[in-house]
Formats: sequence, C-alpha cells, structure tokens
Amino acid sequence: METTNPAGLRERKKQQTREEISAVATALFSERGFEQVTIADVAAAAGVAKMTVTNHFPLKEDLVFDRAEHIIRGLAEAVADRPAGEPVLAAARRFHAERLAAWDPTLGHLGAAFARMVEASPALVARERQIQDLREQALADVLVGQARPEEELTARVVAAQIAGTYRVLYFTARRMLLDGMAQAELADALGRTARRAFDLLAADLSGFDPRPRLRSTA
Amino acid sequence: METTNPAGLRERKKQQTREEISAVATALFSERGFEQVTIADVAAAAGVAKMTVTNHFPLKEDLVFDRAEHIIRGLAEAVADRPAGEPVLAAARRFHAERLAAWDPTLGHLGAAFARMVEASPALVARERQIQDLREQALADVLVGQARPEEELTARVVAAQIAGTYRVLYFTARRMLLDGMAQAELADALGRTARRAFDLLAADLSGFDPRPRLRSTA
DNA sequence: CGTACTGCTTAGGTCGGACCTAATCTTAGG
DNA sequence: CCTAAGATTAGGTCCGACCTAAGCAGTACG
Repeated sequence: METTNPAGLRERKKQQTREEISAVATALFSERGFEQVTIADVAAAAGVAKMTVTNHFPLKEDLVFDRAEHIIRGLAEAVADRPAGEPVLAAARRFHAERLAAWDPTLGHLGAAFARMVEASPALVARERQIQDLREQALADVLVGQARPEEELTARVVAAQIAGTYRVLYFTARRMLLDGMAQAELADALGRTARRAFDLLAADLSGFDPRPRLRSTA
Repeated sequence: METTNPAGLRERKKQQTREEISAVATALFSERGFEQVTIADVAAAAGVAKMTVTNHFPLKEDLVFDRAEHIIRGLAEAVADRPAGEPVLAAARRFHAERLAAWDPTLGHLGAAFARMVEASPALVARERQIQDLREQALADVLVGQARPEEELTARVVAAQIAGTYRVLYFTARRMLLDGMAQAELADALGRTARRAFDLLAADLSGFDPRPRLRSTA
C-alpha cells in the first residue's frame, strides 16, 4: 500500500519534479512577468507535460505562492496550541515575534524582486489577499470552536483584528522592501513596527481622529 | 460632442440594456448556479451579442455584484466627509447604523436566494472578499491621506479594524439569512449585533481567552 | 432638416487557464 | 517476479478575457 512513505524514492522524485517546476516558473515569472508566461511555457522549460504542472499546482498562482498552506495554518495552529492561560492576542503577538526571529519570509519579506513581481500582477495580488483571508478564516474557526456560543461574535471580531494586523504588517514589510530598505535594517524596522501595531491592537482607538486640526482640504 | 448627457436617449437605452442583461443573468444564475451558466448563455437569453455583455460587465462576477463600486466607496467617503471633531471610529459606526436604518442590502442582507447562490460558487465568494478588501484599501487611503506621516501605521491598523468589523457583520448577516431568519427579526438582530461589534472594537480585548477553563481537547 | 460624428453594438475570431480521459511508465510491496 | 498504486503523458474540450473591424442608431451642428 505505502501511500505516504516519507522517504520513498517515489515521493522524493515527486518533490524533485515539483521543486524543479517551481524554480523554473519563478525564474520565468520574474524575468518576463507573471501574465507573460503561460503554463505551457513553464512545462516546456521544465521538460515536463503541461498536465504535470497543473497536477502539482492546480492554479497558475500556486506556482508563486507554494507555501500558502503554511501561511494559512501557521497562525491558527499557534493560537490553538497556545499554553493554558495565555490570551489569544498574546499568542498571536508571540507567534509573530517568533516567526520574525526565525526570519520567516512568509511575513512579507521574500525579497524585492519577488515583491516587484507580485505587485506587477493583479492576479498575484488578488491571490495574496485571498490567502490572507483564508488565514483569517482558519483563525476564526479555531476561536469560534473554542468559544462559548455567546462569545462567537467576540471570537470573530478578535480574529478579524489579529488577521488585520498581520496583513498590515505584511504589506508594511512589502513597502519597506520596495523602498529599497536593506535587509539588516529591515529586520529591526519590522520588529519595531510589529510591537507598535500589537500595542495599538490592545489600545483604545475610539478617539483616533487624524484630522482634529483644520487643514486645507487635502 | 455630448459625451455624458445625463438624460439622453442614448444613455437611457444603454442603462436599459445593462439592466436587462443583469436581470436575465441573475435569473439564470439563481436557477442553474453561477458556474453552470456561460456568458454566451446570458447574451443569448438577453438577446444581445456576447461582447455587449462583457462591455457592460468586464468580469463575469460583475453580473452579480454590480453595486461593487458603491460598496467600496461608501465607507471611505462617509469617513472622509465626517463632521469636524468626530473620531473615525464613531463615523464608521454612524455610517453603518445609517445604512442599516435605510435597509441598504449592501450590508449583507440581499436575500436568502442570493446568499445561497453566492455561497455555492467559489468564484463569487472570492470576488465578494476582494470587494471588501478594496473597501478596506479605500478607507486606508483616506485615513493615511489625512494622517501625519508618523500616524500612518495607526491609520492602517484602524482601517483594518473597521473594515474587519464590517466584514464580520456582513457575514453574520449572511449566516442569519441562510439560517432562515425572517426579515422583521433580521433588522433587529443586525442592529444589536452591530452595536455589540462596535463596542468590542473600542474595548480592550487583550485579555480575551475563550479557553481559560480546561475542557477536553475540542 | 439633413448630414457628419460619436460611440454602443455586433460578428467572428484568438489566446490561455482549468479540466477531462485514457494510456504509459515507474516504483513499492507481496 | 509481478501486480497494484500512483505519477506522468498526450491530446483534447470548454469557456472567460480580449481583440479588430464593421454596422448602426442618436446627437449635434451647420
């Protein structure tokens, strides 16, 4: 039977094919742009059949975001597995700090070339947002599952706030990259920004009004 | 010249065509399901050329969400035009209450049949989320534009929190509809839920932990 | 009041992504 | 070995997105 032998030759070859395709695709995409490369191009360049590409990557966008599952599940699992007594928000904050310390690029810092490629393609931007929506969904599912029925709304609002903060931090990292910030500086800047963002999350923002003074109409 | 005569016969005919197409499409979609109807089907049923459909509705999904622009801009404009001295969160809360009082179905209560049609189609669910992301973007643009540079992060976090709350309320309305709640009850329930959600937004949620007591692993 | 212009609509395409079926080949396990 | 499982292949269909050129119906202006 042997469906998922972790080290079987079969499985290794499959992964090898998958990574070969992914590597070739990323190269083509950053060279010519996502929309200017067809799946047939990728297949030809990788020396496999078109169907093999779509078997490994059901959507063309998956060729770029091949760690989507990891991004989607990570936060939800970290919150689900948090130590007893740790509030949800603290767990989310800790998880972000941990990922940042491990320099996990799924927080948004996959490199300037990658960032430029994504921003140049509406399809990739849309897919990126969808992945982050799914991450919010996964987190909400965990929280709703743990909450009493009368807490469901609170659980969903908390999930939205946490996922929203992660999203803001993700795009902030992207903007820093595109502005040409060096990696050494980026790590520090991201850490500081994350601390500020999570502090804001816990703070009372009901008085926020960026326009209290009169200024000429922007 | 006369490019946009508001009451011209030309313009009226165009709107008439647009609405005819939209009506025919909605009927076909709720009858057979979104994916089971092609653009050619819609064109044939409406008695126009395929190109006419795609001229009025660049994406197939636009045949369903033809008020997208309205949804996207409404919140941002309400916040941008808020009275002097009114905090952002208060404006967002007031706008939601106003739209609910006017029974504006873009808050999520477009009818159970509509809700079922959307939920049955991955493409429509994705488009719906994208519209809500664009709404967040629009709000963030307004707030960032009004804020001082050092307030930018705060502005983005606030935008994410408000848009997140709107999204939670939207899907809560959807769930109520799908659960078969009657319209009379729905109006009331939505109002109460909205008040609770906006209260949560202002409250300190940093202690939220739906699992403080030990329960057997869910 | 007729004519020229504008721009909505039409016809008939191309392109590419998503999906399908059946055949082929390779490895794992009996 | 030899068979079952499953990865890969070949060759196709379908349909949404997009294009160009031509047709046609209101509008504006002389």
